[in-house]
Amino acid sequence: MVRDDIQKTIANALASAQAAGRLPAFALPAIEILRPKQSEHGDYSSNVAMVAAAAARKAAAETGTAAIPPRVIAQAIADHIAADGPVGSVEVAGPGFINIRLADRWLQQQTVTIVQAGKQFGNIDRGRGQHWQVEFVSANPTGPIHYGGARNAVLGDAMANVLQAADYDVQREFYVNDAGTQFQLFAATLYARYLQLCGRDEPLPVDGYMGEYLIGYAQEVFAAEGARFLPLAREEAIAALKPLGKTIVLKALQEELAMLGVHFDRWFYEQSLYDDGLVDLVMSRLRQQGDLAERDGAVWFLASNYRPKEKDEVLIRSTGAPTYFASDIAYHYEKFVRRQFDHVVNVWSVDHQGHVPRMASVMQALGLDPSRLTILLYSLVKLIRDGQEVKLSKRKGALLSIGEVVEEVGADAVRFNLLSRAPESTIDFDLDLAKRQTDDNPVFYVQYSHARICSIVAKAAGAGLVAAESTTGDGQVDTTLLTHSSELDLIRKLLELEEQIELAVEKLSPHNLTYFALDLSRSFSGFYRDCRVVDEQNLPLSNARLLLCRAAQIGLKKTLALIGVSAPENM
RNA sequence: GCCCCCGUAGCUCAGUGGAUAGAGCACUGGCCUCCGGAGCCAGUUGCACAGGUUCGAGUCCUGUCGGGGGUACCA
Repeated sequence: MVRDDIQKTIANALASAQAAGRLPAFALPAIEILRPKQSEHGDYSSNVAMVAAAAARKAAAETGTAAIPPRVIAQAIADHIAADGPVGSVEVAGPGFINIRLADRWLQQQTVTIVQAGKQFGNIDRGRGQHWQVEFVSANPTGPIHYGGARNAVLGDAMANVLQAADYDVQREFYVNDAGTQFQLFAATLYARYLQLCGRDEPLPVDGYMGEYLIGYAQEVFAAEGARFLPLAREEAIAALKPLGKTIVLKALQEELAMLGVHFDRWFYEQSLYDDGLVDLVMSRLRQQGDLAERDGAVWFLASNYRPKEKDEVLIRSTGAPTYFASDIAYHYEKFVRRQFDHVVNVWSVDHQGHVPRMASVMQALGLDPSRLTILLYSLVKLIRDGQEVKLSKRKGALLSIGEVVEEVGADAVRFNLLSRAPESTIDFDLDLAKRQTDDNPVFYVQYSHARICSIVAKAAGAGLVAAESTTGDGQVDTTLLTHSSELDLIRKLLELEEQIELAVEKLSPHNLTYFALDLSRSFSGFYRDCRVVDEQNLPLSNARLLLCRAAQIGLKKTLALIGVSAPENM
């Protein structure tokens, strides 16, 4: 990464300035590299001199020598930086910033590097192949996912994309809660709908799922199995319906998520934790460790053993039925001990926040480093329609599902919109606005830019005026002709992609990439405005500019791919 | 009550402790002999409040006010 090279350059310069006697020997501070907001301050900037000055001032006070001003330190370091490779020029400015500008020649050459990298462009090696899991959505398998779940889906999916681009070996997992109360209720409701379908007068369970989609599910059951559940006793029938119902609902979930472009590597069943004895295994382990206690006829996990302020939690109800939390402990044991993930990211909505600190206790109880588990919390999406908040309740059937919203607004707009906010920020999503202003949505601006680049590339190739794809990037194109500030700015912007990916990984949020996509599109617009690409009077320049178009195309497509938005060639 | 998150432009939101705080939408005024006008250029308006830490605070700490969430033998 360019920034890392700049950092090394400055570290080396500081060391040589000390070796040359220009600066006294003081402990090397951490070298921070900043991106200045003003372009007059260069491409990269370091505050190392100001930090070092503070340290040197303390040392000077102790030894009674004179303090060195930050600007003097900065100048000494700057004098030991050679304009070479990416470094074009160095200057000291303001209170003691060292500002570095990238070399035009080096920037020009990057167009070739980008085109050669192709789909790999922007990738970084931060993860070094670490085995990571992103577990997300994990909605109850009881019907369509309400719209809030779309934020979970796109967040987890984009995060997995970004991690893969940063050289993490990522598995996407959906945890299917097929062992709990809600799934039992679902099956009971399905049974009632099935009976109704068969002409019986059967009420829906009191807390059952009222949505009419269950009628459709019952019809599917009947179509496949006929009336064979009718003679069975109620409990027997519900148990027999569970696997069928699960198949139907999971298929529906997959189809709905596919509408958003979200796919999973694995669907993990909660029930399997019981079937494989993992729940029993962790329960006996916790019991041996003294982490369990019986109170009021229930079995509790003593989270307070690990975190004094933490509340204890019920694992086995007084009815004898285990809670969700019991299998959740087994699940994390399975993830870390059995499957040996280096790191797991769970994407949860903020209403599960109370559960977060308890998971840290669980990790400790299992003898695992809690820092290997990250809970990515996102705030709720408030839907607005006709100026009113749309209230959702899955059980009552008053549901606006992901599928319905995607049909209404479009997958690309939904993804871009939901991904352009930081996870902790609540989103007011106005459906009417999103529909009415479809053409003004930022996502279309970005896609339009991409389509326009494709159009130019096609026109150039079709006209036969400029070098074909096969001859670009192998030294036949004179990139030094790219001297216009709009050309160089576009290259600069493209080169930011690596840093944007790193930032998204560090923050575990890809929202910066939506802003980068807009930035990049804007940079291309500037280039498009100022620099004509196809010009038969000047083939060498046309060749160079076409190469830059290809680089921009690659960069924009890659950015869109990371956030899961399509990059159309025409619109 | 206690815990977590948020408070930045008219609206919706960005903003790794750095130098002159940004974008989209909305609004106003310009730009079609020229590779896609779903575009381009220009203009207007802002860090909830009060202390503190720091060479430097929208960003960190404390408090106040306002909004959301959590605080179940639900998941």
